[in-house]
Amino acid sequence: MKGVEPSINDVARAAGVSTATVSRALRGLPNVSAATAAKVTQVAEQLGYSASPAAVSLASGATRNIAIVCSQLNMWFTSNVCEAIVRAAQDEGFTASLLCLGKGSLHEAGAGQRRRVQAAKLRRRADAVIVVALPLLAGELAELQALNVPVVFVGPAVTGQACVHIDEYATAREATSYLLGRGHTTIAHLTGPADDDAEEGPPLLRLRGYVDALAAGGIEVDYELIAHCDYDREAARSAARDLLRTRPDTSAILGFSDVHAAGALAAAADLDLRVPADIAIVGIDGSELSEVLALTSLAQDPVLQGEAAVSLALDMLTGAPVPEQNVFPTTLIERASV
Amino acid sequence: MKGVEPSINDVARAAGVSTATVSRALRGLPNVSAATAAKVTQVAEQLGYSASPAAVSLASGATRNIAIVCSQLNMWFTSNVCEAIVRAAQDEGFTASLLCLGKGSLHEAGAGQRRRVQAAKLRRRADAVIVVALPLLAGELAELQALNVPVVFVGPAVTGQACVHIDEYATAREATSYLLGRGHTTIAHLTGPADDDAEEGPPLLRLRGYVDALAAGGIEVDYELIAHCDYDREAARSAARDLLRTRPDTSAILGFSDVHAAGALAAAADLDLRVPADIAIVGIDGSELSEVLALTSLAQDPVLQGEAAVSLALDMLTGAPVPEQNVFPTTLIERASV
DNA sequence: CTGTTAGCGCGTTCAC
DNA sequence: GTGAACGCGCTAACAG
Repeated sequence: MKGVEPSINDVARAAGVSTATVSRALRGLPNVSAATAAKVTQVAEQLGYSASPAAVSLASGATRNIAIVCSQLNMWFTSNVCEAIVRAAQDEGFTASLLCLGKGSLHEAGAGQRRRVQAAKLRRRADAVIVVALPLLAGELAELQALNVPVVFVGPAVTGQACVHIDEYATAREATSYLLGRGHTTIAHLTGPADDDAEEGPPLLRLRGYVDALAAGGIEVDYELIAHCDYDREAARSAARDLLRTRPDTSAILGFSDVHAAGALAAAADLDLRVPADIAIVGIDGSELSEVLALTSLAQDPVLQGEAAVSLALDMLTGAPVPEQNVFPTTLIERASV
Repeated sequence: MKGVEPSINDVARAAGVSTATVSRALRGLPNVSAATAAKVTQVAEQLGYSASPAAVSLASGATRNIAIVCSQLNMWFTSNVCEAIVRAAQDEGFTASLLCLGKGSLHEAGAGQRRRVQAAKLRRRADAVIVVALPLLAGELAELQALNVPVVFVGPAVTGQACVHIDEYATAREATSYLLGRGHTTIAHLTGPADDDAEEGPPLLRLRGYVDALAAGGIEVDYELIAHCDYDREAARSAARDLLRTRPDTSAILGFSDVHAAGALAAAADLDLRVPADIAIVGIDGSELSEVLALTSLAQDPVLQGEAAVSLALDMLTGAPVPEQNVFPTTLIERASV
């Protein structure tokens, strides 16, 4: 009912000790007698006291907050990673704040490029930053580093930085090999968006895996079989339709993601092709979409990756050395699309 | 390169004015001459100054942060609403922090009940709280109110509180009427989870709409046609399968959500029923799932709702009176499942 | 229109 | 083991 929050002074007064002692006791510092510690804790609880985050932050310099920077929340990988981060942060006594830089909803005009990472929006607001599924633009890395806080990347890897990701190359290669093993020889690849800046982003890495798998199977790359589109089912559908019309001899498609694969599936339906009889389709992610559509996919675990990112960030916060490349496995899940 | 952030004092010194003037100038307060304002702004920019959020918060009492409380981020409605909130908050100069109280990932043991809303986790951390798609447990509303900040609910409505939602009753009624209009008379309803506490939650309201639509069509409710399950496709599939086995005369199913409808679709496939020939299925949400599965659905717009929630919260912050019930429309999208 | 003076609520030296 | 004093960086009164 009272509109005023009890401060550390109130606790100190009620407990008959100084504010310094309250501070020490409540934070479990060693130099407090068990008796006073108990007393203070009890009084604090009774008063419903909790330290003002702002005051703590101002005095200590730490925010106990982890900032998440992502593109859009309404994508399978991102939402799952973010949720895992939020939960892990909570469990560690951290809050989590979110920044969405993606192209934005259809309601917004333009819908052009995404917003840039702005250091000012992050400065003194977080003890660590986790960048989720966001290929960096030129200069953004520098800006993030200027924050002087641990930065962890989930998804697109950044060389020289703490990263959590799957083995893009190996995953695509395995998927392609799998299709080769099933007898396919004309395998198309509906690859991902050209990362604005990152030359070594997932699309390129997966493309290499695809190419090398073909090579290992004695098949030369046919660039007509490589289409390229954004993270959008309709775009993928359209791209796949074009591809299948240009090259009706295509017998299998490897999608960059399940979304791409779903688009390919729709394209096949558009062209009255039967899956997998006329055309086999494989995706990457192992998302719900792949379950729903019975899509064979190489599954990754976003929750594990989100948790790992938090763990890395907190370790870095303590100054502990952490491995830069934290690679998580993918597993082939066979469903009806092959 | 410098590890030290410039403070308001540095700016004041460099600009040859007092800190108070800097504060006023940078916040655009009226009582500053245009000349000094310009000077201060210029110096601040040059120094790369930005106010310490903690200090601002401590001195002003406001956090310029909006706390979002949700269950899980990896659900269509929630993730879209949250993203919209985050974006709208950003645009208004607010940060957004997130709390996930849902049952948690499969990695966590137990996976029992969700965590409770804890006021302590929110106290002095946000100027407003937006609760997204989270039916409240007993006592939680009181705890939220004790925060003394605006609280807005998106999804499940709370009487007497600022809410953003669709007309649950009318939506379900329209969906049911639509099926009636298509000649169906044995219409089942795969309804939602029993909200732990909220008697008047979406499941019950939609159920009423369903019942009343039947009544208006001269059809008596058949409780055998009402199944009940959680927000989970597999659970829905299983429930729908049971229902269809018990009542093979069922000619249509209204799902509580697209997820429920997707489960029903899978169940139909399990039983070798053809959709829509043998059984028609309608969902609610108009999510991507409904697109992918060609599910007829009553679509709602989570982005609009998230934006509205922020707008409401900020209005309440200024003390402006706001309407309590903010109802958004749903629109029927006809696809192949009917 | 501007500067001065106090706090905001804590953590953190130091002395004791 | 404990307390007094100071400072974190800023806003809010109040003077002028």
